[in-house]
Amino acid sequence: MRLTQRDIARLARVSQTTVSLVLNNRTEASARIPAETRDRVLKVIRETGYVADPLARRLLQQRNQILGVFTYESVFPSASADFYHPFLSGIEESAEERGLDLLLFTSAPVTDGRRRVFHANNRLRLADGSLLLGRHIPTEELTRLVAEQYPFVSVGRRDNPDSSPPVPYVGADYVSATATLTEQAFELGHQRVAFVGPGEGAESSADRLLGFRRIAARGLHLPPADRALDDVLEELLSKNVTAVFVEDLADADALADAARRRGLTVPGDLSVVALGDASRPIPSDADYSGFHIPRKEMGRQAVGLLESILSGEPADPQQLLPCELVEGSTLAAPRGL
Amino acid sequence: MRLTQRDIARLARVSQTTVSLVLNNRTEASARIPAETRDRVLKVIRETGYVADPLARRLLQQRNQILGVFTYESVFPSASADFYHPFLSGIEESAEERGLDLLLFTSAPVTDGRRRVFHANNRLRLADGSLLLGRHIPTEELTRLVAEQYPFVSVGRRDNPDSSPPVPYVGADYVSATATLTEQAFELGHQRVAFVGPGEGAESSADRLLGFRRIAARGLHLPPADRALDDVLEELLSKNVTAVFVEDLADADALADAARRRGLTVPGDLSVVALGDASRPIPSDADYSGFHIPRKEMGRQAVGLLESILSGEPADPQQLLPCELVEGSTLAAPRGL
DNA sequence: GATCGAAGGTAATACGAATTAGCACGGCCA
DNA sequence: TGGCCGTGCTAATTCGTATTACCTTCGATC
Repeated sequence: MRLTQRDIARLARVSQTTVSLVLNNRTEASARIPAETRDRVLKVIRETGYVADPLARRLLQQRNQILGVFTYESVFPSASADFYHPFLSGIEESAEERGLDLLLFTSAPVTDGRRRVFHANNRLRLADGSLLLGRHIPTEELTRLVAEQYPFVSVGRRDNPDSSPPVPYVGADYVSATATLTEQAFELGHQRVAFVGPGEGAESSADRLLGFRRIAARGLHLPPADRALDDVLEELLSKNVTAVFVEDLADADALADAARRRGLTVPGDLSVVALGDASRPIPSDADYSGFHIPRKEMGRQAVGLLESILSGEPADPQQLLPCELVEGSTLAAPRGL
Repeated sequence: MRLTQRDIARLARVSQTTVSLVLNNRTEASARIPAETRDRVLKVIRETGYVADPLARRLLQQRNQILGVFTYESVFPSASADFYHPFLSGIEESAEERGLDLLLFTSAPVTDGRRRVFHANNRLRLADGSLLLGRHIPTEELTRLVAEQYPFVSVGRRDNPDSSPPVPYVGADYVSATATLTEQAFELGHQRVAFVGPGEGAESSADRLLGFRRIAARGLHLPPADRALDDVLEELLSKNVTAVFVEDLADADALADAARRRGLTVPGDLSVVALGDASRPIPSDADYSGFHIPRKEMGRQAVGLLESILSGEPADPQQLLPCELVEGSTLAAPRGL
């Protein structure tokens, strides 16, 4: 049988109110408990090992010291484990420092291949506020979250739904990072460059293409999803591309590997730039030129932003963190020069 | 402003009770709501997007559909990320299938270098029950959990505190796995074998040594913690050891590497057997003989056992899963044969 | 024409803690 | 000897939902 404050009160021969007052160290004028009574209550509490039911507290108070974590993909999948891990690592670190627990919404049902926040029995309110992770978050979910004024922060930039208040996020500045690398390629003498990646769908994909186009307005764009990377390579070579920018490091690695199997050298014949980290484990651990996503820091800052929102402190609700550029060894001047 | 059942009731011109009955699909004789009224209520619910506050429900009900996860080390540390991940992956999978959320107790304060479940404001009761992870769990914590009848399951075998009911766990059968491998070594002709690992402290360490001693009663035992692995290698060689069993794959790798640097071959001059997976990332990915810990399965089964306990179904509270033996290429007959 | 039962609800209460309002008592001052 | 204040508490209420116990109306039955 669970102990309640009433039980403690009975044992200490005081009222439930007194137990609550002692427990919360209320020493104001309105609640004067002499040391003797206080000690008696504390003694019973110690002896019984009583702890207040955190849920009953929340019913009356505002905060529960729980942050929700909602991932639009599995949190601990084997495949993308390495990719998601740093985000969670940052979130956990920050939560630990702030004395917050994390609630992973693993119960959200999967419909049409995606998880959904909103379903018949959504449990968002168990947490004070939530962090949202995932490549893509459906607009209607974002709209509704904003409309209901649920406190949340997205890890990763999100497009703003029309005519709604800004969606709070902590993202990475893919546009600048990609533009910088593209510029470097031109400065090295590359003339024909290509972008391999979806370039749309998720904001992160669109942003990279945007950064690429900002410098290489008429560079080639090849979405990789619908074809084998060998075919992609084929097309790159037939169009005399000398530097290719690949969204996913795993694809970059596969592409470089395909090139080498055809007797080409990287970066001699083809420079390969990785615009981010590997979404799946890759065999080699070559030192690719490109950038890293500040994943851990994004997690940390997202917790910070959510806390600001929850505590009502003013804070910029949309933050972009710089990506860490990696010099690497796969971007160099094209052979002809 | 949050919507409550009272608000819905007002809008649908019924009582709060009726809203609750409709919401919970109560169709028994004791609660007959005609379709007309039901529809009216459901319409309002749909239009307003109302969802019941999960916390208020729990106050009355027994279950909350939340499982706690308490790790005695960080959950997402960079260092042991790869080691813990599979456990969590299994836990998540199983929780998802069962419609449970996971609460990570990241708020537990660290005292004397360890996290503790029990502290002034312990939040265990937020969850229906909890899973405990970690190399070592202090006996007093286990004793108290059992004493308070808190529903929990340990991932990993735990020694039973004296005169207490059995500690529920899902562990791995390190004893058998280690014994089997030791036996294999003897059958291959090894005469002088050694065990490298603490062999005590954590149950997992003790079990491995136990399995080793079961076959090699007088084999050498070298705790690695207090010395460099080069020293350990030195001693192994001076005692003509031809097969070494290492608790941690990371140590096994380091040891094999040290051996090679001295011009020895593995397994020619020294067989190296890894009794488990790497607790930290290792540079090479050599194909070590030994076994894998069924980490993911342990996570899955732990959730299953906890569910059984929570629902009152009978189940063996102490379960050992077999380890997956790996033939590998680092255990072979000693050179002399 | 009183009784009964079913239909269609609702009022009241419980869950566990926090908060608000206020009560009883004693001492001090006028 | 009455009023006032400070001390040391406690009764009552609140949060949002689920449940239990009951109430009213109406038609059928005896």
